[in-house]
Amino acid sequence: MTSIDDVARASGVSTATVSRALRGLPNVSPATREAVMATAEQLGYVASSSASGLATGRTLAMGVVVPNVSRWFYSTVLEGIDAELRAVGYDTILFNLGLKGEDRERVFHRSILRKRTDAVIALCLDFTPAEREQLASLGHPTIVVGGPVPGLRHLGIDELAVARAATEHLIGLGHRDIGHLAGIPEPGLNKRVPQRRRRGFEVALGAAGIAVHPEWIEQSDFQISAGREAALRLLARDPRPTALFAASDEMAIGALLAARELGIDVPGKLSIIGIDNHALAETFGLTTIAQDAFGQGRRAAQLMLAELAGETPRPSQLRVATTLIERATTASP
Amino acid sequence: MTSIDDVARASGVSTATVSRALRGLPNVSPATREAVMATAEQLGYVASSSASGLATGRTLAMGVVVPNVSRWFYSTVLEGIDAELRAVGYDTILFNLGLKGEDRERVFHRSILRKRTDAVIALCLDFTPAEREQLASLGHPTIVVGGPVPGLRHLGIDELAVARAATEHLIGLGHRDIGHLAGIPEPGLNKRVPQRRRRGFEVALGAAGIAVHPEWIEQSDFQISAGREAALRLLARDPRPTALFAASDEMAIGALLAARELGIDVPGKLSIIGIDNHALAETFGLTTIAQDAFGQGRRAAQLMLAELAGETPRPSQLRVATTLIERATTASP
DNA sequence: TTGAAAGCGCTAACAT
DNA sequence: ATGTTAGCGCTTTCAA
Repeated sequence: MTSIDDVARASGVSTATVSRALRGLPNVSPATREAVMATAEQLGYVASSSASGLATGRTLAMGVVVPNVSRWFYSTVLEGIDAELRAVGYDTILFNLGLKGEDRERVFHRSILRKRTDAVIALCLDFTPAEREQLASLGHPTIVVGGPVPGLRHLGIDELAVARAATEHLIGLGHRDIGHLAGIPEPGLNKRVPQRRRRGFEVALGAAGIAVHPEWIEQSDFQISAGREAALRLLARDPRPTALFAASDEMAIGALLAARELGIDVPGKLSIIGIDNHALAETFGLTTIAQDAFGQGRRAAQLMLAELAGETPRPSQLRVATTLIERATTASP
Repeated sequence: MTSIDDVARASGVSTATVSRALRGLPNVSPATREAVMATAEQLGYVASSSASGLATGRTLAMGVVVPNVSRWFYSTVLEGIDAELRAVGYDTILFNLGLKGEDRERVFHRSILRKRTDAVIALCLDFTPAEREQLASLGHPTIVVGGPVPGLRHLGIDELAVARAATEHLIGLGHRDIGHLAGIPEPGLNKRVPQRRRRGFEVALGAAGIAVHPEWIEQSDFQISAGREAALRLLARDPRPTALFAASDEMAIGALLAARELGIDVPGKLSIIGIDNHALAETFGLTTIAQDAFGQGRRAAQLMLAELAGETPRPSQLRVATTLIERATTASP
């Protein structure tokens, strides 16, 4: 493993000069810099991250804590984060908690988050008070993406407003019999997201003077399969609603599948709207309220980077914009 | 930031003893160990990974290079890897290349893979000769999961045999008019996977004395949307096949959607089989050849860990098992 | 069983 | 513009 000394010796300068030259610091003559870079290249030298990390106190790595990596929102945010970090030479260290949360203890119990990362981005998780405190006391920048957590900085959409806008789109179309495919609190995941989306639904109905029919609300997790099953239950009711607001696009797609199976024409007999603009939304012609998950990842990474660069922390609750995308699953009743 | 010295001082022993006690090394009296552990816990001490990395030459981190993290196979393998690593205290450092591969240069050009990880797992990527050489010369254990790469160690299914088995399932059911939704070579991704799956299809037909109809083969990427479009094109032909072998479950699901849109009964008028046992396969009642992506991730991680522990490297091509899962999308013509 | 001390490879003052 | 040198926090001989 070639070290900085090898490069210094080979190019006839001191290690300090090599260090300066390679990192693009000032006070190195162009000729020297070029020579050093050439020998470094030739020797295949790369600085040891352990050594420079020890010397500088910086690891050039960001911890990203995710509940899992197979759902659209999480994987997309993760890609946004990684893209941003990669561009500035930062590494992404993944902490995949797993939905069951067996490893949470290991991750949080003052273990790995510490000393290996310069900052931490957490996705849409539910934290115990102890975990929250540990995150806060980490001493380095932290942000949560996707679901507000009291006491921690946060970046995400306005869950309640988005749910309300989706419901109002349906109401605007003339629907008054509206059902809701609600999210269910999942262990380890932020419970506020399903709660607020449901609340937004209820608020929209209330504001329009429409009564909430509890029998037209079904709960499931945010995925296609569960959404389909919930919709199957809901649509079996008589009477059934003329429109459905699903708490996520995946659930909406599940509802679409259920409607097809039951021979219910969409949007003829049933309108469906979701939230996300999932990768499959376009394929299914789904009307939805789009949120930019990739952009949220980038944005969160940028914020952390800026803080690490010495910028003073910005306001603690950042709201990102959403847009209604009308496609083919909503129409007047 | 509490250091080992703080712990040593607080517990009245030397740093060496603290180090030994905390890492579970022998030659520490039970009483001392307990005392050290208690003060460490109380002080919230965690060893700096930079410092121990520098001292030992081990980073306790594994590099995982993925083309992206939003497709089922990749995200699932990644979760398997992370689960295994987490259990032994290793960290996962993610290198998300992005399909467009803009960042490949940065990752590979003797940069970050080096000195930050003890081993590297790469997923199903296509490497340039230069990249391959860099991986091989990294000096630490390396393995590729998901698509064989000449000159690198590999773990995965037997692509050709699996495709053949899927096709033979269709033939066994009595089909002779069989089409294929083939994968397309995607930039940066291993081209052998779509190629071999197509070859397996052709071999199976050949062995059964059935002619290949080129007009019944359509190409697309491995995803649902593209699979649906390819199936739409293919099923528009007259005559059309009575069965379809899709190179992936996502494509098969796309075909299922296409068939529904065209009013073609599955499996009455059209049988469909895929490969993977994707999370959605069950929801769609899809017959498929299952591969255990999570298990492959675990396995790959285990192999790397074993080698790091000094075990001699195992044979270089590891095949993992697959199983046919008959569900509701295949039947006799 | 425990401690002293020499590094691991790099960075950052401080000199020159 | 370049060199010298003292750490960064830990592990690991080697002694005791």
